Amino acid sequence: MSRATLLLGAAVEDYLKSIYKLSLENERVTPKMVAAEQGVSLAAVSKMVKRLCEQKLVRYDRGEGIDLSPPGRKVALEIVRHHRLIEAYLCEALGYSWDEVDEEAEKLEHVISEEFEDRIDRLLGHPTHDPHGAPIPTKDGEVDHRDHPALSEFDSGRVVVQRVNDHDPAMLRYLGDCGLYPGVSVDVLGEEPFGGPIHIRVAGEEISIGKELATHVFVEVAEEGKK
Amino acid sequence: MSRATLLLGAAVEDYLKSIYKLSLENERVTPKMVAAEQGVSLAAVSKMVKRLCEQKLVRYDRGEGIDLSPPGRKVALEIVRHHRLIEAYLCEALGYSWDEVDEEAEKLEHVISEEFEDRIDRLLGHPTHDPHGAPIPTKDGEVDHRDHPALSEFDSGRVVVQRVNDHDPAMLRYLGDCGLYPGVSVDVLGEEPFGGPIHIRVAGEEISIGKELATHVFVEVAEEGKK
DNA sequence: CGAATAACTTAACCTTGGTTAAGTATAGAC
DNA sequence: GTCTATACTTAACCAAGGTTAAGTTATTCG
Repeated sequence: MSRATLLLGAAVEDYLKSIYKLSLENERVTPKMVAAEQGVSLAAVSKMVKRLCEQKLVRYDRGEGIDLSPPGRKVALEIVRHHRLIEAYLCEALGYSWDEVDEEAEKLEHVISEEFEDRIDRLLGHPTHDPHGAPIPTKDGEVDHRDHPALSEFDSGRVVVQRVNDHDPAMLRYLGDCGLYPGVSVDVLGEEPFGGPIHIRVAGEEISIGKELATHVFVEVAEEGKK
Repeated sequence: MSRATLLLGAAVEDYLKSIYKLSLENERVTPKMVAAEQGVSLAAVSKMVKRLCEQKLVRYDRGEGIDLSPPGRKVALEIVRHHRLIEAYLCEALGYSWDEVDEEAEKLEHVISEEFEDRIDRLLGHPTHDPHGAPIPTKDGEVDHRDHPALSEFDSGRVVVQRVNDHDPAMLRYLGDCGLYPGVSVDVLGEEPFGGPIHIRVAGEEISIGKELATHVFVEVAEEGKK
């Protein structure tokens, strides 16, 4: 069984991963979205989706969109688990900064063995989240599905950063400069009108960040009790 | 430049690596040897060799055999460096045993970035040899080329294990049981006639190992001076 | 309703890396 | 010197994964 999944090409794994990700953000996943996500032509997606259907990894209907089948979802989650574990490992064990890990993990995720997966998992103490705050699926395919509101939706109060968008290294570097890491408390002080910047306090420092940037930072209202 | 090498498929890298390895053990590298090493048909090698010639990565002449060009050699050594660094890393940092590392390194060697290579190299303190005693090429393609005589060629005296053959995990486990790791001193006590076993002392224990096995353990005469 | 546009599919083609089967070269035996 | 086994090459094919170009569906606009 794990035999079969190992024979899947890296491309197949990437498609399934993209479909999984897109299905979290949209309730209909279209070929066009997959093409954009994967950076390939629509024709390539069309052909691949047909193959994935034949292998029963997805179901597809022009009305319904593309849906992962249970086995397809399992593969996707396995790859996501690899990806996020590797990201965590690269940061913690090899001193990578959080804007460098995605690219490396993108390649490693397809080739590591279960042995490798287990060893880094154990070494890290079974981490639950990657360096950007994304949940790491468990080996049996469970994953914490809460999604948090964006920082851009708050105009006052104290929140705690839960996750940041991880796909633009430059943005990650900037967020790092701002100290906006998962787990960090942020006081939202106010916001300028007409899409203006949001004023926040992070680690005692008052800074302003663009509304657009704030849509990429996901937070949770801070628990009461600590100043 | 590193651009170009990154675009090489994993298969191309594997062929170059095989040709490199074979060129150390034979002064003529034939398509047949490459086919055996890579586990593919002779036809596949024929075709690939033609392509490698077009890309100026090897030269080929039926009389001369296959030879790496300077750029081909550079790619080969880069992959060998990756392979051996990864093996060392897996042992030292992730607790792999030396019989497990080859398989994992075989896949990782093609996908790691220069960043990854540099980080593990630094973390290990710029190791010069992999866990089996094979030399790790430097970044600029230099490699320690001494080859050591096999243990099977000795029938008395004290030697130090330098390197062991790394391709059979079961043999590696057995060698591990015998304590025959690189760096270990061995007293050769004698050998039975007609290809019989060799009697040795390792770490105080007297054991006998088959002649065949002894051809896979490469040693150096021990320096005088320490009992 | 019909036409324009966006989304998708199909077809024809490319490259990489493999296969088997059939043909050619070459070296050694006689 | 020819015969034959071994080594090698070529040809025809396959599958994965991509491309562009040319249809086809569907939706939306007027």
